[in-house]
Formats: sequence, C-alpha cells, structure tokens
Amino acid sequence: MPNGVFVVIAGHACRYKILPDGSRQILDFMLPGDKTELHSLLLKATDHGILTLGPTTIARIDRDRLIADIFGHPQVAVALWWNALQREAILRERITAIGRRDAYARVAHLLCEMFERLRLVGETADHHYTLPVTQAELGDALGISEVYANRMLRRLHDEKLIVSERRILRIPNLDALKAAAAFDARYLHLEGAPQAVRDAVSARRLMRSPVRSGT
Amino acid sequence: MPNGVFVVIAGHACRYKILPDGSRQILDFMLPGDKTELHSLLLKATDHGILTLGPTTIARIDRDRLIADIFGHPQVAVALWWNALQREAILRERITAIGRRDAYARVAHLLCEMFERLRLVGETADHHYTLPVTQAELGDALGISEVYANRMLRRLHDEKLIVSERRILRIPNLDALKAAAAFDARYLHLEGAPQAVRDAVSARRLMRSPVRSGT
DNA sequence: CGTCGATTTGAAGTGGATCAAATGGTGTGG
DNA sequence: CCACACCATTTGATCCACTTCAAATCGACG
Repeated sequence: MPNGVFVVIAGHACRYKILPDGSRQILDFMLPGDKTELHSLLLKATDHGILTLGPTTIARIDRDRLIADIFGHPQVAVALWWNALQREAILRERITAIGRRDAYARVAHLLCEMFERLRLVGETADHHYTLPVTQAELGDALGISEVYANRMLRRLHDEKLIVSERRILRIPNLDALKAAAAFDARYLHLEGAPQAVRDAVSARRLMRSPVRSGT
Repeated sequence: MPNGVFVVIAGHACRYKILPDGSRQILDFMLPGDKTELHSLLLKATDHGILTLGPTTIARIDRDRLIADIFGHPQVAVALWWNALQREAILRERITAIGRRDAYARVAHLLCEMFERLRLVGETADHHYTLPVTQAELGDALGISEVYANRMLRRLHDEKLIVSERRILRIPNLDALKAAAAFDARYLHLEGAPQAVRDAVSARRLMRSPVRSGT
C-alpha cells in the first residue's frame, strides 16, 4: 500500500477529499489504464483518498519493480508521464468547469469527458458506456448538490441528449451534447496518447498482484 | 517558446483559460521557483495560457539542456518531479475549495496557501508578502465575481484577519486566518520539498535566457 | 488636471442549496 | 414468492449566497 503505483484494470475508481464539515469533493475519476501518482517515492503522506465505484479490478506495482520498468522499458516511463500530464490537464479543466460553468454545462461536460476517455481505452460501445456513479457522487465531483445533479440529468434527458438506465449511459448525439457542454476535447491530448495507453493488454502486462474490490 | 520549460525567477505568473463566453478561469499561480510542465516533449498543444502578474522575471531552459540536466544532475530531476507533484496537489485542493467551500473560506484559503508557498522560497517577510493580484484576478481564480471577491476581502479586513495596502498583504494572525479558511497545509507537502526548491539561487543557476515581462 | 484602471458600495435578481417527503429498485430473509 | 429494509432517484417548496448591473470613489500616472 505505501509504496508503488496502482493501476485500474477494470471498472472505475475516484480520488476524493472529505472536508472538516463532512462534505466530500470528488477530485477525478480513474478509468481502466489510469495510474496513481508516484507519490510515495517523494512525499510523506497522501492528501486524498481513493475509492472504487462498483466492482473494480486494481493491480499493484511495487516500487522496485516499477523503478526497474521505468529504466528498462522506455514505453513504461512514457506511459506514466503521459498519464500524469493528462491527469493534470483534466484537473485544470475540472477547475474551469466548476469555477465558470453552470451546473447544466458541468454535467454535460463530464459526460463528454467520460465518453472520450473511455473511448480511448476501448470501453465504449457504439453510443453508450457504463457509468457506475450515483447522482450524489456526480454532484460531489461537480460541486453541486445531489438534488440539483438529478435535475440537470433530467433536463439533459428531456432534451434527448442522454438516455440513462441502470448505470448504462447512452448518448444518441454526441455532437449535440458537446455543444451543450461547450466541450472541446483538445485538453485531453488524446492524439498524444502513447500506444501503451490504448493497448488494454499493457495494463495487464504490468499487473503483479491483482486486487478485486467490491462496491 | 515551443520546447523546453519556463521557470519563474522573480514575481508572479498564472495559468488561465478563457471560455467561449469570454469568462476567464485562473488555474493556478506560479511563484518564484515554479516551472511549467514538460508539455512540449509529449503533447502537441498546450491547453491553457500563461500570463504574468506585475513585473516578472522568467527563465527559459531549452529542451536539450533540460534533458542533459535531468540525466546529469539527479537533483534537477527530483526538483522537477516534486514540483509536478505539488502542482497537482494544489490543483486538487483548488478543486475542493471551489467545489465545496464558500466564497469567504476560498479567499482566506488562497491567502494562506500563498503565504506558505512564498515562505518556502523565502519570499515572505515577517507577517506579510507581496500579492500582485487584482480583485478581478482573485475572483477568476476562485470562481467568484470581482464584486464578491471585494466583499470577502473587506470582511476579512473587518475581522482583522488581513491588512492590505498597495499589493502588500499583511496577516497579523496566521493561525486565525487558517482557522477561518479551514486550511491544512499538509496538501502542500512542504516537508518533502527538495533543497533545490528552497534554494532561491537554484532557479538562477538553471537560468539560460532570462526574460523580463512587464505588467 | 484629466484619464483609465482598480476598488468600493448599493440594489435587485437568480442559480442552486436545503429541507422534506414520496417513489422506485434491489437484495434478503422468512 | 412476498414483505421489509435500504439505498438511489425524483419532486416540491422555500431560502440564501452569490451574480449582475450601475454608479461612485480612489489612485497612479502622463
């Protein structure tokens, strides 16, 4: 747990913080292929928690092996680095969304981001994907209340921009949703993604001690 | 400009995004010693702009020299890496602040963060520091309006938590301000800061082509 | 002295929070 | 196979933190 890096193999996880008053902020979502920072090599403590969303498979890569991989396989270092840069870009875009977009655009924006990120790793099918996130979690990620998150989802539904049933989200017209969100995918830097990220097998290749996690 | 890294030597800068509707979000502040990401080595385009706040001195380190330094001087790599980790932690904390704190706590929190970060690099004196930021910029950084940023500053002033005159901010009782902000400095990971970061000279040592920038 | 940007203050409007309660879905035990 | 328990979703009503608009004041500077 203290040393090394975790990789999401299947399912979703997220980082979060709990404030003194008990409220929660979800910082970002970790999708298959995403990795934790190399925190422990340099920092004393982590400043946030991680929780899984629905059934999730996680691999742990221990510190020594990781270091060996970084030096032995340049593509590992590149994948890690690209991952860190994209993660940071996503955080910046989230700040922008929470700071300057209204609740409606925030929800739409997150749904677009999820689609593009999942598509990169082959986790979308046709026009839909699995989103194992409750409305309370959605609200906590976007800085709005659970109730209002529900109302925004309903509005998107009424406007035929999304169809949601049982954790499956369908986006009949992605361009329309992107327009509603003022979504510009460039911040995701998808075209710069190393092949290792696209290759779902790569994560498994790194896997040493897979861990399953329940809800 | 395209390749390499920029280091702030003196003064302040910030990253920002402009939304389609013209509103601006300031993403984070760059203080002396802070560096830009190694973007260009991996990514095609940058997803945000950078602007200076007041008179600022910036050094550019070109790509080849940087790579040589990383391999030749481990402390350069460590400083870069620590910088990246702290930058990310700051972004996460900003998300938390904008998403879940009220405007009053946000302002107080940012002022505390600035104090701790500036103190690390020796840019504070006694109980005050220079904050070359307009109230409009403060609002854009915290996701509130210029007018409300002003009211929150005034409230902090009325409560004797800050004294501000001419870009100099005085914090007579830091603990009281931290309490108002529910500020917990752990996310800054100050104790993990490499010596190179504390050493103001280190930035100058890296300097190759210093650039001055006006307001 | 005039100009222009930054700060300050007032008044009115609203996006989203909060509170409360109903509804729906799912797994579980009898 | 039903009934309860528990959680997620949904909806209504009210409230308020913050926005927006407008205008006055205050510097700093040529």
